[in-house]
Amino acid sequence: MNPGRGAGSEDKDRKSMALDKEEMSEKVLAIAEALLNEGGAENLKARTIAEQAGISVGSVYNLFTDLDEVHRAVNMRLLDRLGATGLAAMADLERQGVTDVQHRILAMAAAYVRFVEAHPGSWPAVLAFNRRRATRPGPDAYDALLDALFDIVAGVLKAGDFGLDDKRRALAARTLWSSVHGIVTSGYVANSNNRQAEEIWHQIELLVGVFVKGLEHGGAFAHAETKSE
Amino acid sequence: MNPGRGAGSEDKDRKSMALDKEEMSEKVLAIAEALLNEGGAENLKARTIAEQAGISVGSVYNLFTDLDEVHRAVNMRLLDRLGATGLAAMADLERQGVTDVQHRILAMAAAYVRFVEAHPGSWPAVLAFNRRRATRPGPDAYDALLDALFDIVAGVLKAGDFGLDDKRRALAARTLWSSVHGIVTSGYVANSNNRQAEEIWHQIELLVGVFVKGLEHGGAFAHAETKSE
DNA sequence: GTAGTAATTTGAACGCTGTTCATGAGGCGT
DNA sequence: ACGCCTCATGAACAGCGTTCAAATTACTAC
Repeated sequence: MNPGRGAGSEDKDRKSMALDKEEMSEKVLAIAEALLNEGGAENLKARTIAEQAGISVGSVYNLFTDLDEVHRAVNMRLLDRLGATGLAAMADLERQGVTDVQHRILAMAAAYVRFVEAHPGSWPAVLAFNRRRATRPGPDAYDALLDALFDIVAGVLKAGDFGLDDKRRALAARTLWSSVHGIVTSGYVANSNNRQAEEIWHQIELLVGVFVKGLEHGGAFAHAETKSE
Repeated sequence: MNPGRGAGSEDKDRKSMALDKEEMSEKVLAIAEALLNEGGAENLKARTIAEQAGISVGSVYNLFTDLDEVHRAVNMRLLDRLGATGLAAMADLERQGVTDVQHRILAMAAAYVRFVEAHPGSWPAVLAFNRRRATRPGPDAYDALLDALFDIVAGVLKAGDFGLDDKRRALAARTLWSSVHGIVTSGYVANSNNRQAEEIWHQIELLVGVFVKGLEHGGAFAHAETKSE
């Protein structure tokens, strides 16, 4: 009734056994991430993975149903690590007693920028993905990871004393983070990376500064009325 | 000395000739745009284009060197049309005597959102593109079209009387537009399109409101000082 | 008209891709 | 020792972008 070689096969430490199924999956994902980083999505080839992992093409399809699933799994790892990086940055500032909202959000954005720069090939692949999923329409683990990022920003905004209820603060967090995201991606689709990093950071500083100032002055509630002042 | 059928071949109106080279190129681009809209970048196949255009595969490669070039040309057309749409929207407001900056920027963003919604398949393809061009590192026609969009926003910002020099106003325009872009794309990578449009618009309203309020209160100059007030 | 010539269209062919599946090898319980 | 079930294997298939020798067409010169 036990599926597979069920009973006495939990000894992995003994000798130099072949890799466990899960270990091999992680190895495949590590290789896939490296391939994506080097050459983008079009560099993720089944045969290359198989060769570098020391297995056959068919075995890759035994571990994952699709190359799409491999790509999605790599993206999940990236998003997960990005969230951890952001949380770590926030914890660092907390430890240093920094409570200023603008400062903390800039640090969060800086963590994001650094992360994107550290994954020049695979991050565009993360963004270009997503489109096709015939599975279910509902939110999945993918969205959960993105929401985790939003929640971190929302937590920072909560410290600032703007007159925001929970719903509106969440909206502001999504808005702010999507904007940072847009700045970073718009900046990196373009030219060389030389002067680009500086431009991106100037834009982020401007955005965050204006955003915080705007929230302080109640700009979040003004819809289309300029003469309210 | 005349290349090809050089001399007497400028009569196109006579009879029902086959399509001119340029006409055929435009037909191919129209087909390509439709294919991209229906199935994204991976739906742009040389054989499909050839079949729908009534020519052979080889002829497609006579008109364009690559499928990449076809894709890039389609993107150019889209960006060009988007710019024209934005300019038209601004002209409409001008004709109505609307000078309010916030109002005009919201109209600009609305034009952008409508345009993206009108091209659900090809717009992600525009964004996911760009990466590979072994040509030259310098800015090309692609960037020129993007800059034209930034210039429109900068023109709107010029009407508002914030204390911004040209350089800083251009930065603000790029920042604002990249943010709108980020909101739109972040919104459309996710779930269904049902409630999504509403969320996107709420975010844009919040962003623009906060941005204008922030500019009015000099948030563009504050770097990390909260107690300036 | 006819021959010659250059341009251009063509589609078969090449190499590559993701994916499948009959085959075979290998560990397990009995 | 035997059967059994599981999993790894890589040849095979369909489809892709791209090329290029050959065929077709369009035009000039006579």
